[in-house]
Amino acid sequence: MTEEKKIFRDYVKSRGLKHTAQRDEILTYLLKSGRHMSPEEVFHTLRERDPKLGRATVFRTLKLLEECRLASRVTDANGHQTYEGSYGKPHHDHMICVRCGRTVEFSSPRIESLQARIARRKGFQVQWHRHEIFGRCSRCENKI
Amino acid sequence: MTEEKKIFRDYVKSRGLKHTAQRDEILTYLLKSGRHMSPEEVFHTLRERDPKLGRATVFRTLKLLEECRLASRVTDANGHQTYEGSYGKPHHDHMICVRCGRTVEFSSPRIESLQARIARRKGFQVQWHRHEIFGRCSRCENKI
DNA sequence: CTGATACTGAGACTCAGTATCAAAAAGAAA
DNA sequence: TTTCTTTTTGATACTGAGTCTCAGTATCAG
Ligand SMILES: [Zn+2]
Ligand SMILES: [Zn+2]
Ligand SMILES: [Zn+2]
Ligand SMILES: [Zn+2]
Repeated sequence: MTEEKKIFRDYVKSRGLKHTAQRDEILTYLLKSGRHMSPEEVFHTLRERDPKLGRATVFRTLKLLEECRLASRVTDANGHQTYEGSYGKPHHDHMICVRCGRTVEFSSPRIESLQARIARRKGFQVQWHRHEIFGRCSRCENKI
Repeated sequence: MTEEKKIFRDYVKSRGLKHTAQRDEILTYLLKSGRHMSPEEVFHTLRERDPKLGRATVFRTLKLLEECRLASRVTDANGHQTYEGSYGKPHHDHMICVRCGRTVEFSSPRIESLQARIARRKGFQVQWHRHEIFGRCSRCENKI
């Protein structure tokens, strides 16, 4: 069992929740894919294997994975939610190609600290942030 | 006629579009309010005066205002779209209170230039960005 | 004025996400 | 293993934002 699965089981237990086959499937799929995926994409893929899987379960589970820091949420170019496995990954933000949808991750300690300073100065207690840059990736630069 | 209205008329004309009473009402309301407003809020308020106003017209017009830089779009804490009049306002980003919804504007030339540099380094052509910080504003710091 | 064209609004539709709730599964305890 | 409580599931209906369509209407250049 991977580290992530163990963390998930522990988290679930510690909150008095239950571990289920569906939750396991969803986590497994998210980890394996390594990409950003919409709940809808997860739902459709896994439903092929398990035709009884419910849409709501997928949404609920992804939210749960977010709570225990195994997944993180990114808003795509159309304003829709997307999840990526985030265990062991340090914080990062995204550049998102408006043509092909590809995301490029970036992280900048300097931006992060400027951000924190600005918030502090305005008396704002930061809970989370979203820093997304939209445009064209290098591959799509000259395409229609 | 305000500067903004003139710009709008010119833009509309230059694109071979037409100026209409509805578009004028919507722009007027956005300018007057000075806040961030959801399309739905604009729709409901203006519909009281003009019960025949259509929801689609509001969405279409706000999009048009965005195109000609008279309005800009901000995603709120729930992922919904919001517009603010932006003529003559330099670029800025937002800190959004998750409790009361209040937004505090900030701008940081240093963050902007770091951002641009990162994008350049990754061969990314920036079209726009979204930098939103969520948390509690100073007034809501100690409330439930 | 007139005609070409863009615009409007009613309403149907789409799509992401949520609420409900009875039936099923988990897991603790015996 | 069996029982019992609690959580989870999934079918389904629903919500709410936003889009599409299209027939009727308004705009504006000529
Ligand atoms: Zn960041
Ligand atoms: Zn691309
Ligand atoms: Zn900015
Ligand atoms: Zn507040």
